[in-house]
Amino acid sequence: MKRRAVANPLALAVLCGLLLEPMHPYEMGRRLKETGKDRNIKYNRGSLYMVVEQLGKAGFIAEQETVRDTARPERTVYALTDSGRAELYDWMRELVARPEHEYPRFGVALSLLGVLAPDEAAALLGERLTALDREAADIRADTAAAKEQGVLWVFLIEEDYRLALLEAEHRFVTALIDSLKAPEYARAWRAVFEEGET
Amino acid sequence: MKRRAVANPLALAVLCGLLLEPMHPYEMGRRLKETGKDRNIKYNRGSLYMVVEQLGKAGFIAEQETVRDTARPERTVYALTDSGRAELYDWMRELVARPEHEYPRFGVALSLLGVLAPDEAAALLGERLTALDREAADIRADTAAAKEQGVLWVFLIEEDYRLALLEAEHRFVTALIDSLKAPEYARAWRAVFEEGET
DNA sequence: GGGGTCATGTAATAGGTTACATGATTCT
DNA sequence: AGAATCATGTAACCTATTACATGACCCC
Repeated sequence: MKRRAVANPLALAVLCGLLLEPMHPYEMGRRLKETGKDRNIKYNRGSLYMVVEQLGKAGFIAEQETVRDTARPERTVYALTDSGRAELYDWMRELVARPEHEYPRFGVALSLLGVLAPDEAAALLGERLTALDREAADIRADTAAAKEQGVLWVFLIEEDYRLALLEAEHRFVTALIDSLKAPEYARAWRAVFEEGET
Repeated sequence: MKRRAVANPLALAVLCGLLLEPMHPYEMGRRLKETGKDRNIKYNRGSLYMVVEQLGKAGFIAEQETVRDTARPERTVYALTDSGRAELYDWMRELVARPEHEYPRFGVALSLLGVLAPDEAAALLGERLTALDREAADIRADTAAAKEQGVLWVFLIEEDYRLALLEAEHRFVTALIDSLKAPEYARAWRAVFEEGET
């Protein structure tokens, strides 16, 4: 199966934006930040111009006109092509229906947790718990505020998802701390990692 | 706060590997795959040689000797330096104690879910559920097998973590499907996305 | 003894991030 | 008026991934 011509998620956001109406790159970026989608789609201007160029080459979007507003730099307005629209839907379908293997940072930490002494690991995980709490509180506050403003729930599910993951991680870490504190583990750990050292 | 000289998680795995004993890059890679750590730390040979070079430049590891085994290509054996050991612990501590903002693929999908018609979205999410089940089953089978072989639980927690996330996502998706099926949503969606089109 | 694949690296390319540049607008 | 910030893009630099290369061993 051949890869997508443009793989960066930011490109998907661009296609999605252009579904509504043609616009110039900077405007896409502005909306991304404005609607908070940049919390779930990594955004930076450099990459944006890059993917716009790539999308152009792939024929998914096309320059529509070049406006010179006097004053501002010349802005090129892009529009979605038919094949771009097709790509958008195809990509979305894949993203929704098929989980992809990912590499969360915490998974890395856990893979190598063995190198830390049990009590230190437990303490650090304690710190993580409070950080997780803070994050969750932030998300709850943000979405509550947005709901008050009348934003539809569909436009907030990403944050609900984040919350669900956060809560799951919280439970997991809590349990893990307990396991680490079991004295048999401390003994086993010392046996493995401090063989000749003490 | 200045970034780490080498940021790729693969580098952390290298430092960790060299903590046990000096070795040459290919060997590090072999062990990574062998111990299954490559499920949580993205591995490919090109990147490996890259990070080894970077780690060398940063002074975290040093060439120890160059063995010519006749036959095989010349292999360079690396060893951890003191500053490398320090970096390893510092990095691990940060990784464990501080959650980082991440961009899971499914979050992207959810951010843009609105573009899909409600019933199609629900159907696709149904597909995802079965995929999630399959993944979870695989992980359970793998860890059960490993435990039988006598692997310590600490070396399997990454997979437990994955499972926890997978289960949380499963619950989330299940609930989401229900919400999408509510007829008010279908009506609202059509109002927004098909204004003049029908 | 020719066709895989193991072991080991290097080099070419593509992708993404940071830094730089510049005119307009707004704040104090 | 000078400082900060917005609006907009380009270019330089790093990082990561793919492709290429090569000699051994292993299998029928």
